[in-house]
Amino acid sequence: MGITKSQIFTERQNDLAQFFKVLGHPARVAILQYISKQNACICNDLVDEIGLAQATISQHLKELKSIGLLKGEVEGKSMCYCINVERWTELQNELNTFFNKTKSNCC
Amino acid sequence: MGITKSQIFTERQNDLAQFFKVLGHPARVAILQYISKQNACICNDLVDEIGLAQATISQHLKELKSIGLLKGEVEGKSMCYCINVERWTELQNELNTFFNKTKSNCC
DNA sequence: TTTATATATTGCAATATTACGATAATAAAA
DNA sequence: TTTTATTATCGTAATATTGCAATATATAAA
Repeated sequence: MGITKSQIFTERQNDLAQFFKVLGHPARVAILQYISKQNACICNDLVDEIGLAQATISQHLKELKSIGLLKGEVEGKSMCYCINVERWTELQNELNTFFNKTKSNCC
Repeated sequence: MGITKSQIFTERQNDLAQFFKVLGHPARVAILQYISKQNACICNDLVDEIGLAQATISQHLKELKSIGLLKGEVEGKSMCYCINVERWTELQNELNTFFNKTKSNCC
C-alpha cells in the first residue's frame, strides 16, 4: 500500500492529476510567479528570493520542467529558465475544459 | 526536513498550492468527474465505479470537502455528495487569474 | 429492539515527497 | 591550467500520502 493505483484510472485522469500535483507546492507556485515577474530568470536568484536551499530549488525546477511548464537555456554559466507559454496556455485550456465539464447542478 | 516550509510563502501561494494538491490525485479527479456525470452521488457507487476500498474513497471525499469543492447531505442511510458549484466557479476564476498573471514571454 | 446497510474513523504498512549537505559537472574568468 | 561561480545529482533524514482492514457510527427496515 501507499502507492497510487494509476492503472485503474484513465490516461487523462492521471495526466490531469499529475499536472495539478506539480502545481501543488507553494515553492513551485512561487517560482512560476517570480519567473514571470522577471521575464527571465536564473536559478541562483530563486535561492535568495524564495529561501530554500539550492538543491531544493533545483529539484522543484526539475518537476516544473517534467510537465513542460518551464524551458531552460544555458546562458553562460547560468541557466535561463522561462515559462513555456505555449504549454502554459495549453494546460490552462485543458483545465478550463475540466472545470466546465465538471461543473453541474444537483442537490 | 521533509516538511513543507509553508511559513516562507504567502497565504495566497499556500492556498493555491493546497487547492492544486487536492486535485492532484487521479482518484479525486475521477470522483469529481463521476459526481458531475451523475448529477448526484452516493459514496457506495464510487467504490464500485472507481475500484478503491470504501475507506479510501471516504478519505478522498474528505479532502475534496476540505477545500469546499464538495458538499454532502445525508439522504436516508446514504450520503448525497455534490459539487459546490459556487466554490467550483470561484476556484476556476482564481486559477485563471493565476494563469493569466503568470503567462509571460521571455527567452 | 434487532438487524442490515452506508459512511466515517482509526491504526498501520508501504511508498512518496520535501529539504538539505556534500559533491559532481559545466563553463567563464583569471 | 587553475580558480570561481552556477546548476545538477546523490544520499539521507524527516514527514506526508496512499490504501486498506477493522471498527465505530448512524439510520432505515424488520
